[in-house]
Amino acid sequence: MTNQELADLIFPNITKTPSDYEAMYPDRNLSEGAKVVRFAPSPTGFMHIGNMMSATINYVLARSSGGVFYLRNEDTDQARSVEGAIEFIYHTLNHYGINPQEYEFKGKTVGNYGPYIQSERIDIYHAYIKYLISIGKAYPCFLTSEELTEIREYQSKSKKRIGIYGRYAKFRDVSNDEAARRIKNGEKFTIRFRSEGDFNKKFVFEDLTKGKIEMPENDIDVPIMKSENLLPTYHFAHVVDDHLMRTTHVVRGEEWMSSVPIHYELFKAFSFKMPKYIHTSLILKKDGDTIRKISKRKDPEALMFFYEEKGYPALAVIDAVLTIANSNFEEWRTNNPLKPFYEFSFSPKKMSSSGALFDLDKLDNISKNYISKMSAEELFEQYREWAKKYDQRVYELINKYKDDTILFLNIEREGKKPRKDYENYSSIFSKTWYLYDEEWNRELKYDFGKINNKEEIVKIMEEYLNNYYNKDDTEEEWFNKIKELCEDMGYAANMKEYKENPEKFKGNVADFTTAIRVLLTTSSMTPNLYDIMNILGKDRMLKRLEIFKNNY
RNA sequence: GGCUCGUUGGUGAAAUGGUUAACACAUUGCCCUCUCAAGGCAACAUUCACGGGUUCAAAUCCCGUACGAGUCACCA
Repeated sequence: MTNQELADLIFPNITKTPSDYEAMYPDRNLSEGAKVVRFAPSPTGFMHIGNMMSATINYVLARSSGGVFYLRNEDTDQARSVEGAIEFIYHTLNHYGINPQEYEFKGKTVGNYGPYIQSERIDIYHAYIKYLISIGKAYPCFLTSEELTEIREYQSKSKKRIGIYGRYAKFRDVSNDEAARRIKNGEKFTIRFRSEGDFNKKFVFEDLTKGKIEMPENDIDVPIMKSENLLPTYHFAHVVDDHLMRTTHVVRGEEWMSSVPIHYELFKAFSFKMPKYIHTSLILKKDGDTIRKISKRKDPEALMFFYEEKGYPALAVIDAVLTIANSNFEEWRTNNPLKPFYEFSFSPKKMSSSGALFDLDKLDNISKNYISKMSAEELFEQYREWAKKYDQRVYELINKYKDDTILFLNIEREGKKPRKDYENYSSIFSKTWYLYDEEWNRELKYDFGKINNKEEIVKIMEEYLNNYYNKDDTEEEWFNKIKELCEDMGYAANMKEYKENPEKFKGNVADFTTAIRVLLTTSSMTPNLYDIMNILGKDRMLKRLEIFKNNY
C-alpha cells in the first residue's frame, strides 16, 4: 500500500489540498513593516494578567505598524473547556478597548482568513495532515496511553530523554499495510510527525527579545492529531494557522520557548516561512520570602475580574501592564501624557527578559494620576457605572445626591496640581461617605483632636453659624472670618505666633478648624473645609450640630 | 536528570568597557499648610548573585559556580 493510499484511507472525505488553501488565503496586502499578530487564548480558564499583557502587546504592535490584530479561539482541548471563558475574553478586550479587527464570536465572523475558531478548521488541518502522510512525513501511531506511560517511566528511571523518538517510536516504521489493517480493525490512533531531526545537532533561531538562541534539533515524533476528537495538537495548529492567517509576529509566553524546535521542524517540513517570535517573560508574584509565578488560584489580582471589581480605570491598567512589558514605556508616557497608548512603538528589545512582579502600588499611582485628570462629571459617570454593577447602595446614594457628589469630587480637582486621593472607584465611597445624611447618621464616631470638650465645640459652631457664616463668601473671606472668631475665643490665628508662645493660647486655628471639621464630618481628615461647608449648606450644618448635641 | 532562559536597591528598571550606578513607584524625614491629599526638597545599592580571568579601565567581555524560572502530555 502506498502512502497516498494510506492517506486516503484515513481521510477519505478530504478532497482539498494544501495548495487549494494556499490560494484561498493569499498574502495580506499590507504596507511594508505592517505586523500581523494575534491573540490566541484557549478557553480553558478565565482571562488573567498574563493574557492581558500578551493581548496588549499584540494590539500595540498591530496599531503602531498599521497591521492587523486578530483573535483566534484555540479550543482544541474540549475536555478542559470552561463555560463562559470565551465570553469573558471578549468582554475584557472590549472593556479595555483592545478589540480585534478579525474574529469570530456568537456566529458572526469578521475577516477573510477564518474560520477563527480552531474546532471549525478541522478540514483544513486534515488536508495538511493528509498531505504529510502522503509524502511519508507523518504516520498513524497505535500506542495506548498505558504503553506511553510505561515508556515514560522506563525512560525516567534509566535517565534517558523522555519522549517518543528513535526506537521508542514503535509505529514509525510499521508497514502501511499493517497500519491499514489496524485502522480497518477499528483501533484508535494518533497521527505523529515523522521527525528527521538530530538531537546532537543544533540550530539557531532569533527571538526578538532574547536574541539568538541555540537549541538542539527536535527528534521527537510529536502527535499532530489527537485520537479522540481528531483535532490537531497546539503545535500543528500553530504552524498551519499562523501560516494561513499570514501571521508575521507571534507573541506568546516564555513557556513556549522549549517547543520552538518542534515548530521549527514543522514549518520546515511544509517549507513555510517561520513567523518572528516574541517570548514574553512570566509575571511573578512575591509570596512572603519566595517569588513564584503568579497563580490564578492563590492571587486574586491574577484574574482580570479583580481590576474591574476594584474599579481601576481601564487605561490605567493598560499603562501599568505596558510599564511592566516595556522599559521604555514609562518615559514615553511622561513625555506624551495625553497620547493613546497604542501610539507607543513597542520594541521587543526593550522587553524585560526576566520575570517581573506586578506591582499593585505602581498601579495605584498610575490610576490616581488618571483619575485626578478626569473632570468631576466624567469621574462621576465612571463611578456611577461601576457602582451600578458592583455596589447597589452606593449607586442609589450617588444618584440621589448627584449634584453634591459632583461638587465634592470636584474639590481641588481643576488646576495644575489636582488632589490625587482616589486610586479606583471602589475606594471613593470610603472617602466621601459623610456627605450622605443617611450614611452619616448610621454610626457617629467622632475623631476629635485637641479640642474635644462638648461645650466648647458647640459654642464654636453656634457662634460661627449664627454670626459669621455666609454662603456667598469667597474662600479668603471665609478664612478671615474663621481667624477672627478663633482669636475672639482665645485661639491663635497665626501659626507662627502660636509656635512662639503656645502657652498664651487655648490652641490654634488648626485645632479650631479641626473641631468644626470633625463635628460636620466625624473625620479629622477631609478635603478643604470651605468646600465641604458650601456643599452641606447652613441647614444641614445646623442639623448636624443638633445631632452632635444629642450624641456626643 | 536533559534542554533553555534568567540573576542591578523593597518593586519596575537605565546604564551595553570609562570613571559620583539614571528615572519611576514604595518607604522615611523636612518644608508648605485649616486637617488630609497634592506639591517642593532631601535620604535610601561604597555596589551590580558569587569566584576567577582579559584590560590602563568591567555592572558591562570570557570561563566556572550557586541560586531562581520554564519545559520535557493525544494541555494549551
